[in-house]
Amino acid sequence: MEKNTYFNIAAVERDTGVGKDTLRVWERRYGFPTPIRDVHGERLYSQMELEKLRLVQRLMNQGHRPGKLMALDMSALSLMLNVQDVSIENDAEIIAILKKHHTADLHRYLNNLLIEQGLARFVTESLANMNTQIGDAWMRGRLAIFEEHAYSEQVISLLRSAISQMGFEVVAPSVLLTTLPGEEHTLGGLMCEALLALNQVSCVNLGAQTPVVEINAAVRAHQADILCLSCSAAYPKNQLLQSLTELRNLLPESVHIWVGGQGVPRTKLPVGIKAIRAFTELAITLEAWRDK
Amino acid sequence: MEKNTYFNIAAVERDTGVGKDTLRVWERRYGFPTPIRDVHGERLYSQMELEKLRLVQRLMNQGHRPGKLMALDMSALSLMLNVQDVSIENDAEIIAILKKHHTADLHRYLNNLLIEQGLARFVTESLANMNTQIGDAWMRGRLAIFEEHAYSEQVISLLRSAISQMGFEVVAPSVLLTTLPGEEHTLGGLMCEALLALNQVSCVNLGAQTPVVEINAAVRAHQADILCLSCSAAYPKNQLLQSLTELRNLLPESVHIWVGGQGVPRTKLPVGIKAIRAFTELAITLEAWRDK
DNA sequence: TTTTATTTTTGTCCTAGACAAATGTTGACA
DNA sequence: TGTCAACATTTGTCTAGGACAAAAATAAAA
Repeated sequence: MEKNTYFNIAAVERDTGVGKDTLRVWERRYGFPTPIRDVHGERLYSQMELEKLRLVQRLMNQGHRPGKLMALDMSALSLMLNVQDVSIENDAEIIAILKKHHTADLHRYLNNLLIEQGLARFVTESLANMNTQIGDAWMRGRLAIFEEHAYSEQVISLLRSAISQMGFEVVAPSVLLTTLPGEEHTLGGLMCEALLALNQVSCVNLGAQTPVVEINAAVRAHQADILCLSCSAAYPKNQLLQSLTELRNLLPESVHIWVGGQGVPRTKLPVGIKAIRAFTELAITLEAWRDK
Repeated sequence: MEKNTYFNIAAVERDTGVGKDTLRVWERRYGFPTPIRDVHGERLYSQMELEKLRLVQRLMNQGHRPGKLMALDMSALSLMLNVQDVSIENDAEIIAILKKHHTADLHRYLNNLLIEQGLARFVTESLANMNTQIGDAWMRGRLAIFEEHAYSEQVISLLRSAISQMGFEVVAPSVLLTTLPGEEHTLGGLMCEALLALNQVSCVNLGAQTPVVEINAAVRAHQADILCLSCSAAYPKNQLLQSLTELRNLLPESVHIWVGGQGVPRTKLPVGIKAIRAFTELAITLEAWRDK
C-alpha cells in the first residue's frame, strides 16, 4: 500500500513516544527527521520517517546514542539490529506460538508448563527464560509490541490466578511489593509474589509506579518487614540509586529493602539495600531473613 | 503536611492531561495557574493549583469553557460540580476499609460482595460505584496514592481470577481489548472483560498503552470483530479523538470500535465509533451486534 | 582496577508570536 | 418561530531559537 499519508507532529509523538520538543531538536541538530511542511509551515512526517524513527528507538533501547544513529540510513540501522545475532534462524518455541495469535493455544501452552513443572520451577526457569527471549526478539524487531503485550497479559493472568488459588497459612515476614515511578513492568514483581507465596509469605502488592514518599507511607501503614522493588533493564540507573538512598533514609533500619530485576546495577548499591540478582536467590534471602 | 510539594510542568501534564503548551498559554491569557519558579525559572505548580486544574477539567468535560472557569475560585467550581452533596462528610464504606490497611479484610469485603451479588451486579453496581467514590476521594486528597493502588490491585486480582475460573463456551464476536498510549488504567477494561465473559465472549486483552498502529495490526492478526478501548477521565480529549479517527481510518468498516470509561466525551465522537457510557450498556450493545 | 573530574551529548524547558479549528453571536429570510 | 449563513471570539497547538541541567562518555588520578 503506497499510501501518501503524512502525520503531524502530535501523531508522531503518540505513535513513537518521542516528544515534540525532541523531534524538533533532532531536526535542528542532526537533520533527521526532515518532514515536509504543509501550507501553514507545519511539519508533516512521512511513513518512511516514522519507520526509521521506530528503528532508531529500538537501537536507543539497546544503548546506542541518537547522534550516531541519525546519520545512518535505514538499511544500516536494520543491519545493526541483527548483528551478533546467532539465534536468528531458530526462534524460541514461545515466539512461534505468539506469532500464531491464538490466545487459547498460548494459554494452554503456558498452563501445561505450569502444571508440569510446578509453580517454582515454572517461574524461576521457564518464565525467566521466556522473558529474556521475548525481550530479545522485541529488541530485534522480530516481535511486535502487541504480541509482547499479549504474552505479558497471559502470564500475568496465569500467575495471578495461581497465587489467588493458593491457600496457605501466612507467616512472617510481611512484604510490600511495588515498582518506582516510571517503571511500568509488573511482571517481575508478580513472579516474586508467586515465589514468596510458596514460602507462606503473603505480599501487599501495590502494582506499578508508587512515588517514593508513598512507598514510605505504605510500608509504615502496613507495618511491612520487607520492601521489595522490581525494576527492568531500561530503568535509568541514576534515578534508581537516588530513589533507593532516599528510601533507605526514610525507612527505619529494621525494614529490609530488596531490589530485583534486570535494572539492578552490578555495583554501587547504597548500604542497606539487598540486590536479588536471580529468582533463585529469593528463597535463600528469605531464609536468611527468617534466621534473623 | 506534604503541602510544600511542588510539581514541574511535565508532572502536571501527566496528572491532569492538560498539555504543556496549554498550561503556558492559560497562564499567559487567564492568569491561572500562576506557578512559582525554581532557581532556573522553571514552573513549579502547587498542590492547590493541581486540584483546581482537576476541577476545571471535569467542568470542561461537562461543556464549560476554560475562559469562564479560570476566573472562579475553588469553592465556586466545586459548587458547579455539585459533588459536595454525598461524600464530604460521610466517607463511603470502602474508603474506611482502605484506611485500615488490612489487605485480608479488604479482600474479604470485596469477595463477599462478589459472591453475594454475582459478577454482573458486582461489576455494574458495586465496582462502578466504588470507583467513582475512590476517584473522588483521591481528587480531594482524602486518599493516598498507595491506598488507591492497594484497592486497584485487589480488585484486579479478584476480577482476573473470577474470569479465569469461568468456564464457558466461546461464541462470536471476537473482541480485542486495550487502552491507548498514555492511559495506564486497566481496571475499566478488565470490568468490561468480565461482563463480556458472562455473555460467552472471550476477549484478547492487550493490557495498557498499545500504540495505534499496533492496535491496527493486533485487530487484524486476531481477526477481531470488535475493538474495545477504555479510557479514564484524565485522558486528553483531543488526543483521544485523534487516535479514534486514525483507528477508524486504518481498520475496515466491518470492525466495530467501542470506547468506554469516564474519558469518553459527550459529543463529537467520530462516525463509526460507539460510546459505551455505562457498564449496563455493554450487554445491550453486544446484543445489538449479534442481531447484526 | 576503581574512583573522581571534565567534557560532550541530549532532552526538556523557556518566551512570544501566529493561526486554524471550534464555538458563540448576529442577522437575514422563510 | 426556526434555520442557515456570515461574522466574531475563544482556544489549542504549532512555530523558532535560546538556554541549561541531567546523563553519558571520556580523561585523569588514585
